[in-house]
Amino acid sequence: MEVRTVDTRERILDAGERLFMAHGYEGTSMRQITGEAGVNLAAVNYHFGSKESLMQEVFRRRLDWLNEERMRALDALEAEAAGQALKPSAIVDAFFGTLLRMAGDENRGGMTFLRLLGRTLTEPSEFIRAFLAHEYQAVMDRYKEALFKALPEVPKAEIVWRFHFMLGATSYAIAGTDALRLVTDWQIEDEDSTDRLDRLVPRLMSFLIGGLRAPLPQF
Amino acid sequence: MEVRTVDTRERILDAGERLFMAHGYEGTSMRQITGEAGVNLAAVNYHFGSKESLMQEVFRRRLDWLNEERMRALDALEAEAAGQALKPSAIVDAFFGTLLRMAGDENRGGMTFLRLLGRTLTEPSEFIRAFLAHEYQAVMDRYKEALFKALPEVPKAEIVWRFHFMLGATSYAIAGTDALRLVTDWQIEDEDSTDRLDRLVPRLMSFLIGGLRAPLPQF
DNA sequence: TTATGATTCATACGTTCGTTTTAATCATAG
DNA sequence: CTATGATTAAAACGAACGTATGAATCATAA
Repeated sequence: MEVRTVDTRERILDAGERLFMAHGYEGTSMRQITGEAGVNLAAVNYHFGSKESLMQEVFRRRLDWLNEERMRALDALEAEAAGQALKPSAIVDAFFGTLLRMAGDENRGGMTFLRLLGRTLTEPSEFIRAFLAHEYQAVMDRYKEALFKALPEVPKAEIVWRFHFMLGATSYAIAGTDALRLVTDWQIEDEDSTDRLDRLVPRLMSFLIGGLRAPLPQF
Repeated sequence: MEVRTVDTRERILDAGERLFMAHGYEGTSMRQITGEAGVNLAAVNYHFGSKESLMQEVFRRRLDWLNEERMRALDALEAEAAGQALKPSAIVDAFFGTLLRMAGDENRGGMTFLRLLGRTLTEPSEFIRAFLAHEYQAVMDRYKEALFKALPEVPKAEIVWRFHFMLGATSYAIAGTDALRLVTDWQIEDEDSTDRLDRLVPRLMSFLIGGLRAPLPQF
């Protein structure tokens, strides 16, 4: 209720977000979190109940808004189209562009949350995947349907696979500011980090749409 | 030297590979590994020295062969081309196709190792990324150069980014037999798992090449 | 057969983990 | 001011962690 409470909760969420991003769920201890947040060790269990619940709350805080925004973006597209078929690239932008534009919004977690999300999607922890699957269910179904309608000549199974591939490329693009050193050891040109982010969006979009619209494989 | 030793080492590597894949590095304990392998708890430290060294050996066992195979594939392409420019799709197949075809080879880790690899590339553990970066350095440089030559009209920075995107899409495609449930709750058609794997390769290849050859973004 | 080095085994070490408990402190309503 | 409920604090819990130790067991060479 009081100011202190909100502060403590928020400080824990911020520290958890940053540390889970940097070291993973299993690799981050309660003592690290409370230490970085500057709160007592017991505070996490008092405010969130458990480490697992904290992790879920870290995600919920950001995903609720993100997925609502994605729904609104699709609403807007469909209203604008007035019954006409949507452009696949517009759907891709509504889903992935909305996500990527979060990176520039520090109030919504910025790059830190995006990297956490990217890493978590491949992480093995069962409860996290179950939680994310549940959180994503509705928005996923909606976007799948939109792509089915936008690409009526493409088999649905292909669309689902390509959606999956797009998720992977995007996760890497976000999570892997470090993993990129696997591919390149030189800092790409002289781009600073905001430059890099501004350019990442169109770069990734071109790639995603190129993949989505690629000729179908013949088996 | 003796039969028992080789058996024990191999059993530990197999168990470690499977468990690291299923629960991650931090999420897997020495007792789980030795339990599943049916060996004594002390065996890991005796044969490998530490948990970290075991993890490295799990990867080295598979990556050494994979990256040599990738080098051979590129050698063959360049010999065949006899100085002519390589087709980008052939390079992509040499790199990613060679990887994906490991999935069908149980003697080389099969799906288990591929899923472990896919997950680890986004994992945060510092020592793993440092190790993988070192293991991959040479083959990465070689393939980058090949793509630069095959796509002389594309800026090098774009190629590096798109290589990165391709890595992400592939990792997900592999790691995410489970994560796929995020996208779809129905089993795709009636494909069994071998069918799914056979079809995954051309599906992913179409996507990757579509993305690689997509029109360049205009900033 | 015996000696030797490699391997396996049971066990314990010291640490760190997530969580719980109980008391102190705080802010606010009556 | 005092009572009350919420929050913070310090300390401890048992469990699980990775690792180390020293004795038992094994295979092999002399």
